[in-house]
Amino acid sequence: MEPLDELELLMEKSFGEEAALPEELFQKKLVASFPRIVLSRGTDNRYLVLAINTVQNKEGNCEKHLVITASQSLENKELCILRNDCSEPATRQMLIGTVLHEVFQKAISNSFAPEKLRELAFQTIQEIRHLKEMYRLNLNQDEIKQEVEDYLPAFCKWAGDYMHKNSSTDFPQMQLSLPSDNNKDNSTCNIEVVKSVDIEESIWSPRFGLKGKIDVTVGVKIHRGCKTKYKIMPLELKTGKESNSIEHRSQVVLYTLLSQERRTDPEAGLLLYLKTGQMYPVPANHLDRRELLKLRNQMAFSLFHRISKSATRQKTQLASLPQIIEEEKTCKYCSQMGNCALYSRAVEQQMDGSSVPIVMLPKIEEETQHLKHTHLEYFSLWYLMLTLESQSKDNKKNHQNIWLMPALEMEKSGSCIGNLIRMEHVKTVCDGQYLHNFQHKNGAIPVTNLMAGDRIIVSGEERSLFALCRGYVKEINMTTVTCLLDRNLSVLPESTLFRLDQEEKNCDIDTPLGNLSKLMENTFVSKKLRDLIIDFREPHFISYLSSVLPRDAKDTVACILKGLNKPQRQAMKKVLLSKDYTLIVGMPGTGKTTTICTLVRILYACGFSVLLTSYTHSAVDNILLKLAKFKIGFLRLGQTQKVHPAIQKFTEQEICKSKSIKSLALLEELYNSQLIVATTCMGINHPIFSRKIFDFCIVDEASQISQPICLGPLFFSRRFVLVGDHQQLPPLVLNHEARALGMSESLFKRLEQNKNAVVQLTVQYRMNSKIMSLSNKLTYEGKLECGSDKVANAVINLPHFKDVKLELEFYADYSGNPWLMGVFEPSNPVCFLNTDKVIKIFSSAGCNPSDIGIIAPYRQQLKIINDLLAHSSVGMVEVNTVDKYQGRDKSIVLVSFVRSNKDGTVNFFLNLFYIIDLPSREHESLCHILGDFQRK
DNA sequence: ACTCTGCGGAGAGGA
Repeated sequence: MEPLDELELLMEKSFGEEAALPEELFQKKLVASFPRIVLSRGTDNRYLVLAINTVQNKEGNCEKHLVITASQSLENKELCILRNDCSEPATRQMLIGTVLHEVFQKAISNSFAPEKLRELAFQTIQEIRHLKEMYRLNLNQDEIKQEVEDYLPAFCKWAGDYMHKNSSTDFPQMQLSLPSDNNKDNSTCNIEVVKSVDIEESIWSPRFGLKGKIDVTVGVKIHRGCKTKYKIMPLELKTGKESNSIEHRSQVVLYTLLSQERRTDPEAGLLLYLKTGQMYPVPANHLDRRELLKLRNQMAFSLFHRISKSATRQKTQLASLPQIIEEEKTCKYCSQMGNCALYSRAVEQQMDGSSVPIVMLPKIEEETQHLKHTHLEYFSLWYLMLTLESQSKDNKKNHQNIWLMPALEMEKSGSCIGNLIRMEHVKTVCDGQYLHNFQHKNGAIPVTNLMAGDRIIVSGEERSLFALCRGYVKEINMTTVTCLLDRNLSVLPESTLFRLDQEEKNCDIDTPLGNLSKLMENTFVSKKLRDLIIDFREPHFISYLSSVLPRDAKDTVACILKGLNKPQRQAMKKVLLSKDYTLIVGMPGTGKTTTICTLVRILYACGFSVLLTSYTHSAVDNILLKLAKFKIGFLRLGQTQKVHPAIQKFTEQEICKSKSIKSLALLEELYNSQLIVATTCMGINHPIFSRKIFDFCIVDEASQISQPICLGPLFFSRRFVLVGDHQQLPPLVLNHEARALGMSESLFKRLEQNKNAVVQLTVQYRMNSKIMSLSNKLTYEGKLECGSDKVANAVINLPHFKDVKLELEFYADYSGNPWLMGVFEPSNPVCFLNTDKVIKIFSSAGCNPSDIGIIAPYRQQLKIINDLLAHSSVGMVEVNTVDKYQGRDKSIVLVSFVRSNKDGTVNFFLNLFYIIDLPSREHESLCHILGDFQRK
């Protein structure tokens, strides 16, 4: 309990309205609901809650503010603040459930002895992924430990009851008749759990259209009279209330269907409640299975028909979700209530002939009353575009092939390798990561597209071993494929033949939809973003730097500013003065990365916390590589696989390993000690973001990110800076209709119409004046300028230029190829030409091969060029697609074009190609150039 | 058709 202080008084306005209901009404309500209730303060305190308000505190966490009173007259109001009320979707019980599952699973293949159980429990709660969840939920490690330990005696009891006994009648009696038994009179039997066959068995069943993971697969003996039946069946663990409910039992029935992919029908499963050690048998009757599959099919049908085409106007629109159920109670506790109401209001209620149960209307209205019409429209438009786009991606997939096509046939497409045998031992990297080596049955591994880092699905060649596990390729050479898999396959016979299939790209619709949903929430942060982004509220700026710059940071900041050019300095100032957002237009070669790095240094010097994000890992790391030189500590989050080697030591994984972090306190210390946190804009599901709020969020490559993705990191900061260049390619959108509806408009572009939020970086250091003039005239309205005379006049340095020139003149090469002369003439920076032999000549003229870059539009073409180079004398020339070059510099860049089809046309994609200067994705500029070129 | 980047996941409980 706290008295109303200044800050809270500020909030009083908002809850004042709710509390302003006539006092008598409250009095009546009070009397009606609690006729003889005594309100009192002190030890036996009993208060009446007059109003509840959810607010966001300074740390960005949710607090519930209750206006309460202990006086019958309701006069003396007090404020009660409920803190650490963590978000519902991830709860304490879920975490405890996960931990207990793991402990039990370890115990069943180890031992249920009390001391062993305690050891396993202790180990498990020290694992970093569980510590991270505890951090997310703001829990106390000791409390969790205690709560886990409270379950252990029941574990022991269960093992004592069901495992290892002398005679079959010592096992507990149960009522279970299997569908195949056919005798209903004797359902009594004794159940013995013989062994654990598998843990977390992962099964995909195309036949039933289901997939799932089975907690424990157990070998069970069913003793009935003198007969004994052996069955391998699913055992489902539950840590919550011992409900033996229809939901729990249905889950087990579904597992009996999954099991049929691997072995004969178990006909039944087991349901074990770990709180008590009580176990229930669940027979899988045909009719139950049939009903469950019917439900599955209904669900699948509506997921498949998320979009409909209206017959009259030929317009695509979102379809209705299955009818809302008319049960307020069920909805009350549903985690999807908000989304459900939002979709109903924004989409379904806008359609002709839509019907919403009348009882649910007030609830839907209440959930969405904070949203304006513009917000609902933004939501439904983006929901439609995202759905269209994800369906386009879905159509490109042909995942059926992986179970319908034999590996030998699939290999032709290059996305599969079959006939593999597991070699030697499996190395356990950590829980859930196992290193496997595979070799081909006949020696060499066939030609394949599979590369290190690719996600894969591992199956046995036999159909019954389909989709055993997943993981990714760690290394691949002529003879061996090394993979990191989520399950240990050494339980299977050595002779098992495996196949690896490239996993279809997971077209992520969840992250953007989640962000979109969050944007519609009734919170302070979301409201602000809605104002700025949807309603185009003008961004505000403060007037004087003195109010943001701490006195003791002034010198440092001034010193850093000295190294910048004019537009860069303006950018720094603008950001510091911003209360909402700033957009930095980074034209090609203007030192975007340096500018961002400097910005971070300044913010750091001022003591601001910064969230640094970008679209790609490489762009994030490019900034961090520069930042590391200035001794600024940072924390790099995200997939370690993709993190730059020099940045690895700053990743959470590495730090946790080197500091051997095994307690929540140490983890909290790590998270709290870092002012700068860096990750991709997709990597925002990290626990740190549910507890921290940053002063600034910087998003690099912002003109390439679609709005709902770019939104993600913005929720975790007070203001944001988008860095990009809308003249470069917009976000990639495959679906034509989605593009036509505006899906390729980035947040950067949308907000750019607020001119006062924009600063342009115009001084460039990459191109000499001739190269620059191309993009300057065609795209940048002459705004670009060279950073110095040195930049303006820079030409390629070829120390052996004269020798090569002589050589060319001497041999027939030159007379046969007169154009070659022009190519390596340093004063000739831009040429269109045939590119045979060029690299060799540049190389022999003294150009370092690593200063040469080759770009080609097609992957296969890159492969061929790479192979040719590998067999030639010139090494270390980098060959890549445009996108991979990511705004880096090379002294010489060769672009290889190709056209190899019968009608000799250049396709749409190739029409968008660019040459000279190589910031990422400047295809559009090329379009201008080529157009211009052809006209001339 | 081709080009592209990000993502652990199915299930942990609740009523």
